[in-house]
Amino acid sequence: MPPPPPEPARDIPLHRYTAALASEIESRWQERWQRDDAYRAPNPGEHGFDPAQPKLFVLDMFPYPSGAGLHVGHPLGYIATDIYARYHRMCGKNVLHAMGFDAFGLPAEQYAIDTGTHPRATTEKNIGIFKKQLRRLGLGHEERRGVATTDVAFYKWTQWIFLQIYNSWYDAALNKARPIEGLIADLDSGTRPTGPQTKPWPKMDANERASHIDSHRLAYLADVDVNWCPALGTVLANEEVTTDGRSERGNHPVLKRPLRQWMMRITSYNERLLSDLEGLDWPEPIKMMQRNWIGRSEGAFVDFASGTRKVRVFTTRPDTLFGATYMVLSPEHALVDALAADKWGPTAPEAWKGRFPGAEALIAKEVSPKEMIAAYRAFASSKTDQERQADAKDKTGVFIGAYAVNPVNDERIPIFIADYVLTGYGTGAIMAVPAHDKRDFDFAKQFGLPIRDVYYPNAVLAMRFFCASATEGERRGEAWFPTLADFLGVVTSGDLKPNEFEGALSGIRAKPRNPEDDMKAKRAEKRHAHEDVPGALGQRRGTIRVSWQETLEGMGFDSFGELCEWFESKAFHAHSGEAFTGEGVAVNSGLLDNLHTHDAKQRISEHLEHKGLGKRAVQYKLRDWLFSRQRYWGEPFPIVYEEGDAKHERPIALPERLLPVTLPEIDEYKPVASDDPNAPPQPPLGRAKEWITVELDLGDGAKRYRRELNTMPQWAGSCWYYLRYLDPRNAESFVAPKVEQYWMLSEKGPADLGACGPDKASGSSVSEIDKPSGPQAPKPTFHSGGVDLYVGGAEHAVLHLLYARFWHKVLFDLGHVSTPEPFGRLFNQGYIQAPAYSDDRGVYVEATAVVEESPGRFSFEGKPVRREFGKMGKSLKNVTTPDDVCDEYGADTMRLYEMYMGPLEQSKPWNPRDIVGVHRFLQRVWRTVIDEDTGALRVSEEAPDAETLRLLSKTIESVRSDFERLSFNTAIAKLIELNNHISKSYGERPTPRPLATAIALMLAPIAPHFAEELWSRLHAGNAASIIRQPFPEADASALVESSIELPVQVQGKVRSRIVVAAEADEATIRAAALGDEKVRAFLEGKTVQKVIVVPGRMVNIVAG
RNA sequence: GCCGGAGUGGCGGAACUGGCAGACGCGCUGGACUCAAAAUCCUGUGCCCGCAAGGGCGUGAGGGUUCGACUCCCUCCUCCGGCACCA
Repeated sequence: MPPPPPEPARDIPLHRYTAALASEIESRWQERWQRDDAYRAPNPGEHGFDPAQPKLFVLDMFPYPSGAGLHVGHPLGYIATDIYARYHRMCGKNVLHAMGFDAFGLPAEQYAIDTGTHPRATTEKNIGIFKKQLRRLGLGHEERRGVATTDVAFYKWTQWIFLQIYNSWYDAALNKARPIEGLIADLDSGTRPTGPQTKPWPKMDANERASHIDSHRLAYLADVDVNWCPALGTVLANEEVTTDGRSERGNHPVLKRPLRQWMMRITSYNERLLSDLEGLDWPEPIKMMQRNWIGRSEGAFVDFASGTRKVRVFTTRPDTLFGATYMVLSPEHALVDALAADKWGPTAPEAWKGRFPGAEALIAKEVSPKEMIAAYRAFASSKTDQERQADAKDKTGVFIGAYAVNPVNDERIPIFIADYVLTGYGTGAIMAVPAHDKRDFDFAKQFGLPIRDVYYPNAVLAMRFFCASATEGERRGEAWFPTLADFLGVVTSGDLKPNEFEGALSGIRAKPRNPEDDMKAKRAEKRHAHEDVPGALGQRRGTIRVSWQETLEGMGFDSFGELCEWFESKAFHAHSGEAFTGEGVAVNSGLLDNLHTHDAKQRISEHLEHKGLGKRAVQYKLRDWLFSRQRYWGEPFPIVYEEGDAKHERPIALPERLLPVTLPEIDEYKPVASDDPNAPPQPPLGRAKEWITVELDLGDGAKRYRRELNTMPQWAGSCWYYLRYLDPRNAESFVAPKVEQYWMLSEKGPADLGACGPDKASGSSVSEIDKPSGPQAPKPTFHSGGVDLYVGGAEHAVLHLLYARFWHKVLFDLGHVSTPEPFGRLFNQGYIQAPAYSDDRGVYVEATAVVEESPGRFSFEGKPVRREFGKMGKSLKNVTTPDDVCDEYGADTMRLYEMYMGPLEQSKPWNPRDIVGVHRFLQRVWRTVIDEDTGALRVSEEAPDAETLRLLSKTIESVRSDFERLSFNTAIAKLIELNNHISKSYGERPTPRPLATAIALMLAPIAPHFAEELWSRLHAGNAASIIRQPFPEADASALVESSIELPVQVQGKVRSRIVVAAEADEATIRAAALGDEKVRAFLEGKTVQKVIVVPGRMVNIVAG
């Protein structure tokens, strides 16, 4: 960024609102606000707390304090929440708005590895830079609540929450988490049996009991496949692995490896995480992403017998069971070895024996099924996830020499293993229905397996009926369509849409008989594409785009009769080209025949359950959460192990009194890397020799224990930081219940939540405190309480927001918080994009040094460069920092510009050229109030004229509603309009005081320093801060107009305008419209058929 | 492939529930001030025809519903985001 241009001071009026003046005003007020603790929001019990005052909790997604500092993209959301918070403060609310730091994490640790600087030093330095930058923007955060996740006093409570989770289990009967003591009590008293597969509780020894308990905990150790990077010596999150299966840092190979890791049983909550989304005021796309991530699907388990064993499959389409022609297990399925035959039977086709690279050679060597299985497993596990995805169409697998019996028709079907069946989902086994599943279809084609239709599209069935009963005349004549449509009506219970039929017909489209026909069909399609469709369907069900004749031609038939002949000749195959996965009518399915998909599902489920062959089931994609990392810069686990036998070790939770477990100092931060990929991980904490063992008395005498050496992932702190804002200094608990209830519970529904005004702001939130908690609490209508407004980027749509919801629900179940959801209203701000320029080698060049030669042509150091738009960042060399903008225009202009760029939720390009617009606006407002030459006030005590007052009231109304909706760009536009009107109306004359004060007040949330300065000057320096002045109210009486102008349309086009009395009745308006000269000219020679009068809106005259 | 979101002047965008398309800003045009420039102020600015009055066309494309469609419905195209063999 070039230095700001020197102010050409000599010709500019002395008291103009310039960057220099802005800077002076801004630092002066920032100091003053800090001195006065201007944003203090008292907690219950604190000085100044008023129980009658409504509360508002506004939250930003707190940042990771990176070394690069802020760029202009970061504060977008912060400015928005600041405006919202300031506005509501002016509406008399007790507003909590704070900013903390998500300060654990990899960059500081990586920097430590490279330089030896302690991550805490780096982190604290960066936090200092961030705080300074944020303060410079005038963000009204309450300082005392701004916590960092790395503060020992903070992560003590992160560890405490971990213990709460660890010491809990999920009681499926009550559908909530309970303390683990409850489980032990149930087992002791015998009210809860251990389960059919397990030893009874009284017969277990101490070890067995402990592991039985451990297997119920919400935090548990398990052997799981993780992304393990031997070179870095750590497991990596999926986001830290590149698309080609290497580490993002260092580009080292990453492999899947089973390791004993901490897990969180988030899957216990899948149903609640899913259904509680309904009550949240969140953007629909985010809800959708969470739904997809949780991935609920309804279906059934079905048991297939194979020899003496049963293989259970999961399917969402039990209604296609009659079409199952083979079965597939995942390569790792537990039953594969037991089921596999010693040799392939004589009837096993060669093609089944193995299809994967290297299989042919093995077949030639006549290896046994078991050898082939081993080879296939080796092949499958060597594939990265990316390769699997790339090969999705090319299916591989091996026939294991065994058969299973389809329980509904006793058919013998072959069993395969294939890696397109995943171990971790469902039962890791499927019944394959190639006719109605794309993947099964691909597999069947490649292995030469039978494909049996058990569903036909509705149209096909209609065709069957038709072919069976239509007369020769109907086939050949014009009347074919109505008859077919009637059949369709029967088949589809009458609600088939025309387009569905069109689609259905194209679904059975025959392969063109020869290329020439295909061309003919295409030409026909083009020729007729825009013609309206005559005929029965057009009249009966609306109009469709392509005529039936064309549909026929498109399928390669000249007439309907020809289609019938073809259909009857059995050349037709529903799956000629692909699997039919849509809904339709069952065929070839015995008891399901002629049922529609929905009914068939119902019927088969009842049948299976009745016969004991299967049962309805629900599956989820959501997996338990891998919760440990081999890193230094994270929260240590409050967990120790007994010294000694490492194989059977069980974790021991530290009691609360031993918290916090502080991070030890170590001399080197690097994890211990290893060339042996099978070596156990050596987390950096292992270097703290003094720390890794500890002598403790946990109730059975002093003993030495080994500490857990893993640390928690970065998500841990962000799962609950918002709760610590409420009560940041509390040493007794993570948040005092009274305080938590005050800030998190909302008595009001969603409609009232954002509302602000004297009539709506009454009523107390504290009366709510006695509300019962627990899952039995009254069902939320829409708003489930929690944070009133949470603003952040959509990149956290699933991970952070899902993890935080999970922790919150656990805390809720255990009675530590009073709302089932943490964030009642969520808003996603867009990204700020910026042009980035690359030269002919594709290397990015410094964007600030690029010049625009001519529109659309850019050059850097004389050479042409290419422009694109991307997320602002170091790598694209297109960063602008807020400090640059503050230097050049001031923080208020910066705030105003970011809000004026466009809708908050939209991504938009950073365009510095536009900043002058809002800067000029502030200059004009300044001139409305202050004389640029003398610096004196230029306001008068005279009353504003009626028209200006009306505009003022209108502006107040819309600005208020715009603020509520976070529509700041339009709010600013209204304010510009108002100011333009004032300067036009009053010109050189001084501005009436009410207008000046109103505009200052309305600007206060957006441009706080600027508004405070005007406010102060308007009151000769004797005013209390504008921060808590009441926001202007619209004057209803000023809004009344005596006459209004209405547009008059003829045939829907505006032709004239009429002025009528505001309260004019319809007849008067009608007469005025018809009498209008211009209207009469347009009605010349026509008769008026209809006059539509929309009172207060417009008039439309229909004439013909 | 599946699921979302979005396409409006030269540019960013407005029109909130089907009722005056283009608010507001940038840019550009012309003018005032100035020796001149900058800054500031005023004027105009969707496209086409027209000296003008006026007219025609216009919200990604095509159709539909309606007295009336940026807004609702259908088909298609383009861009962005998410998921990706989840049975």
